[in-house]
Amino acid sequence: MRCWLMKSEPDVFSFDDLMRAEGRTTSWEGVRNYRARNFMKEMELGDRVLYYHSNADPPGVAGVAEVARLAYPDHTARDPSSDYYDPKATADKPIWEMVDIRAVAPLRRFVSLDELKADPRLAAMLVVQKGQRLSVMPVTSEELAVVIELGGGLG
DNA sequence: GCCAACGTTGGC
DNA sequence: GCCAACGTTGGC
Repeated sequence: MRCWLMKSEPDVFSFDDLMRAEGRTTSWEGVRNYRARNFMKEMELGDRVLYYHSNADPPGVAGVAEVARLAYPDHTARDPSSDYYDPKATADKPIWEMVDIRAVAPLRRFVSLDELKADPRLAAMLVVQKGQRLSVMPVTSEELAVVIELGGGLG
């Protein structure tokens, strides 16, 4: 069992949106970065995910989710009307994949990026490192536990 | 296979 | 809206 951090712009799809979604579940379409895709392909059912709000004020972790479906082709890559359309994707070679994630619970308190940066136990976390723009990245189980602790536990 | 130009991400 | 840090693209 591994742990991950996944970024979403709350204006597009926030953790609250995930909590309100049918089955508290959504497909994570639109990843168009090979490293991020490869991380999704490594995910296993039940892996814990820190749900991070990017391009937000402030940015930070809003809640915890879990992997609810293993990686499968991202159909939006083959939809010309989609923002995520990629003409190189074909039925044989979909190129891009996605997982489904399901909300577990919100943090009692939102944990801002500033708080993540301030905790020495999280110094190695990729998300606090400058210039790290991956939308899907691994975290250790220890880091996940620290973030939950900073958030006052799960709500 | 190099690398300059360009596009995107995402904090500020 | 700015811009640094990357990733991708495409000419050569």
